[in-house]
Amino acid sequence: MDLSAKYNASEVEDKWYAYWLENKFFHSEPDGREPYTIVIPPPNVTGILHMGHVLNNTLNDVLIRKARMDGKNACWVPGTDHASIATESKVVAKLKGMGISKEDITREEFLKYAWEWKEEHGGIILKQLRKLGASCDWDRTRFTMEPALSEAVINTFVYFYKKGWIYRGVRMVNWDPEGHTAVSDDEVIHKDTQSHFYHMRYFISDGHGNPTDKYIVIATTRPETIMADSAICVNPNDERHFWMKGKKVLIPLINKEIPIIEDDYVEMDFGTGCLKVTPAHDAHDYEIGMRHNLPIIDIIDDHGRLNEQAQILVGEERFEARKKIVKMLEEAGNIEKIEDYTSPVGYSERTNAVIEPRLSAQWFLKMGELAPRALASVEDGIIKFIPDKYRNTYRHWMENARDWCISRQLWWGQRIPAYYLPDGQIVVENSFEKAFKAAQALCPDIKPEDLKQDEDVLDTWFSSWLWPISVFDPDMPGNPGHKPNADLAYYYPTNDLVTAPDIIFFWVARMIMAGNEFMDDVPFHNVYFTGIVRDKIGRKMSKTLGNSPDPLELISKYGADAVRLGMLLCSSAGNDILYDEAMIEQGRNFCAKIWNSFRLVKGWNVDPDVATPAASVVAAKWFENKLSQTIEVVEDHYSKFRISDALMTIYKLFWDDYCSWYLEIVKPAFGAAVDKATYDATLGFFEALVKMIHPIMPFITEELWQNIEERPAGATIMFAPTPKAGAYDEAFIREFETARETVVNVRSIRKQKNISPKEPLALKVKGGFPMETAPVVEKLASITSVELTDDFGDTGAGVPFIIGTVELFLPLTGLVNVEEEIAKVESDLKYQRIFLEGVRRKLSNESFVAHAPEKIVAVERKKEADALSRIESLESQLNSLRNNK
RNA sequence: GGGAGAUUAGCUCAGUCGGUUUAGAGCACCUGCCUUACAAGCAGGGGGUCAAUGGUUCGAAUCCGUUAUCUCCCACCA
Repeated sequence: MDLSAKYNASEVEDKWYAYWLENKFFHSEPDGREPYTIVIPPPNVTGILHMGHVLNNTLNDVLIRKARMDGKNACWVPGTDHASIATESKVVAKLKGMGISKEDITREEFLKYAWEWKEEHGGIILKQLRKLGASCDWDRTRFTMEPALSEAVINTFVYFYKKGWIYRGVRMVNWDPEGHTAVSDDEVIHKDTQSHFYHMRYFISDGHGNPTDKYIVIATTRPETIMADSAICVNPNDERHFWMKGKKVLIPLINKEIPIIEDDYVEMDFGTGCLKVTPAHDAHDYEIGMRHNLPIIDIIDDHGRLNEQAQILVGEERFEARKKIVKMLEEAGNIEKIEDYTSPVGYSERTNAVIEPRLSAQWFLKMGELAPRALASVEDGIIKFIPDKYRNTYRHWMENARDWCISRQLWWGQRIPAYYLPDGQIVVENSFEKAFKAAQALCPDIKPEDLKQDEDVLDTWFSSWLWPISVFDPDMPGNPGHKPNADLAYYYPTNDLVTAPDIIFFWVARMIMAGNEFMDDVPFHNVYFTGIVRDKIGRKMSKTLGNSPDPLELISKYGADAVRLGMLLCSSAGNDILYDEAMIEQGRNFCAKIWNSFRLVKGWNVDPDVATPAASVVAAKWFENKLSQTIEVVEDHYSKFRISDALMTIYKLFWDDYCSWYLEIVKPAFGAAVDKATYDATLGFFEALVKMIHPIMPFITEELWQNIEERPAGATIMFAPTPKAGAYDEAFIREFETARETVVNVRSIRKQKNISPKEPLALKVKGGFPMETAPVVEKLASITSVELTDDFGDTGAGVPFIIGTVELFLPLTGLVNVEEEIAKVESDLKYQRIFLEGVRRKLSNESFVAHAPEKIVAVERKKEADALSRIESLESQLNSLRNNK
């Protein structure tokens, strides 16, 4: 087969991906092998691929391909997440574009549009993942809102409800007035926001609802909420406010009388020391309200507008109302002053709307038993976090976990299976039929139309927390009548999870809870946290900044293998990645290097009559040892999830050891043929290397593997076993290292002295030089002969040098300035003497000799001996040079 | 405010149990080469008081204290 001079990535990638799919190489079924399982962190169903996905899925694919080659039954389950809020807001926006408002259509109509949208855009991201080379078992593709998985979610709700862990409660929630839903604490982002601190006068009432001339000053950032005030609160120890004890004040503008109360919560030195208590619109105020039995006056509606309760400015949007009420207060003489003020304000992660703390009826799942058990799974080491530092974060959160608000005021999602009887009683069942039956038991003459299902849907995480279970067996264990499932039994628990640290609580922690609860076992054993992909100067990637490259464009420009390698190059676990296109160029360059090296080897003429050159024998022996040694290192890196280290180790083995050294040694002269033994060894090494690279760069490696020799139909590198480390001779590897340094030294001397790399030179070496490697030095350094001698004697002009403790001499009569060499040797000598002094100082320190382990002292003694021998040798070289002046 | 982590070469990062002559890598940089696999390359080279400071120790990039700077998480002061 002809190999093009340049590697054509896109052609090769399409060809092999189609081949892999056609042969169902990604598909897994339970069998006798050990399973290795990963479930994909499901991307939003309508999302498109970004660099974060590339990083995450490349890592997943490396792990799964490695496991496959290690002989495990590898199964990577793909799928998508319905992402309630994100998807619903996209659909709402689309409808808006069509002139349709969500309020004007029914739930059923809306869902019809939403499903249409999902069909149209859903799964694009999964198609994109194929371009990246992801070896997902596509036959197992799941969607969190597909009927079976929705059923799992509903059953889970019923399960926990009947267990008594789900309850309905009125709570202060984070209301998103734009998304018209409550969002969890974790979905609120606090940002410092420039606003004003309004100092308002509240006049003391005379007891009959009329203002006196005395007043107190209250500072607030939210004057539009004064109508919802239930009290004014001061610190009981604040002397400034003793005079107003038991008095009442009037709310400005509406003249409503409210009491002055005392509570420790109020800080004396903040603001004016007086707090307006607005239980309906502030979480702390709510708690104060509960303590003091204050009425709750809710004046803001779902859309963030003032309602009738406000009495004034009814229907105004909250920020508009703020502007207007300030004006009204000013006119009424209630404003003392207005200060600029920067304070943290909560924003919705999804819609970026300012969060409105609001009381509302929500469904909650108790964390009381789930959280401690999930904490123990990690603390006891059953689940490992990589890097380990996230354990601290996790512990802190789990120890303070609050009950999980699982209801969302949306339509896109699993509708809560709670049904309300006209009298307010609630039945929870997984179908209307069952619910109606249950309702009849409570109220015998109820009609079907009187039973109303809860309008809310469940939090998306309430479905994704089941993911590692439900993708295998949507009929959740724990359900009455659940039957054992072969897939679940085989694949669960999964092995590793690769995800971003920002969803450690949303998703990771909750999957652990669900796993423990339903499977009595953790969902995975290792969690590898990636960093966030940022741009070159450390900014988060964002659409508005325009600093987020399109992965598909990069793939078409550089090839998927290059993109994969580029992303992995500087991604140690948990560290953010500063993305730079240069990394991907490096990936492309590596592809080219691999490609060209193969072209070289494949281009050789093999002659069975040619004897194996001595240098090639040494090279093959060395590389075989080096390969085994490196495989061991790589395996160790993988076992510790040090993927970028494993990658770099393989990269250097290929580029430096194989290409720059091994191939250069065995390369026949132009036009000459290569011997059979060397050719076979070279190709064998190449095959091992390509297999090592495959998990990282699947496409080019398949292409080359298929070209190494004729492969049977249906063969693939994907199932070729990972090369195993054999025994290796470390001493020989070190000896070869000496030869390598010798070559570098000779080349360096040539360069310094301006001697052509091809000018033949002789080399003298003393005892300790590994003569076995001499042919290598001769070939790579253009040395005519390596001569072993006890004494360089009167060698004439030349350059002496030392490698470790081996002395070498490169005679350069007539080619070198002896004076310069003398100066150089003198400076070396000086350095060695200072070094020796240092070592001796250490050794003459009795404390050191007494305390340090014998091994360390021995090392110091060897240093001393080596330095002495080097000094001796330098001195003799110096003499020799001086004699030849 | 509470907590966690970090600070090593121009950049991104390794550095395991405190000890192996002068602390490593990749990229970038400098010099010379278009040498029949590869200029997306080859060969050679330069570059770091390991944030500062004090301590423990025979010995500290590594352990402890303090300071500075940065990042993340949690809570948010009306």
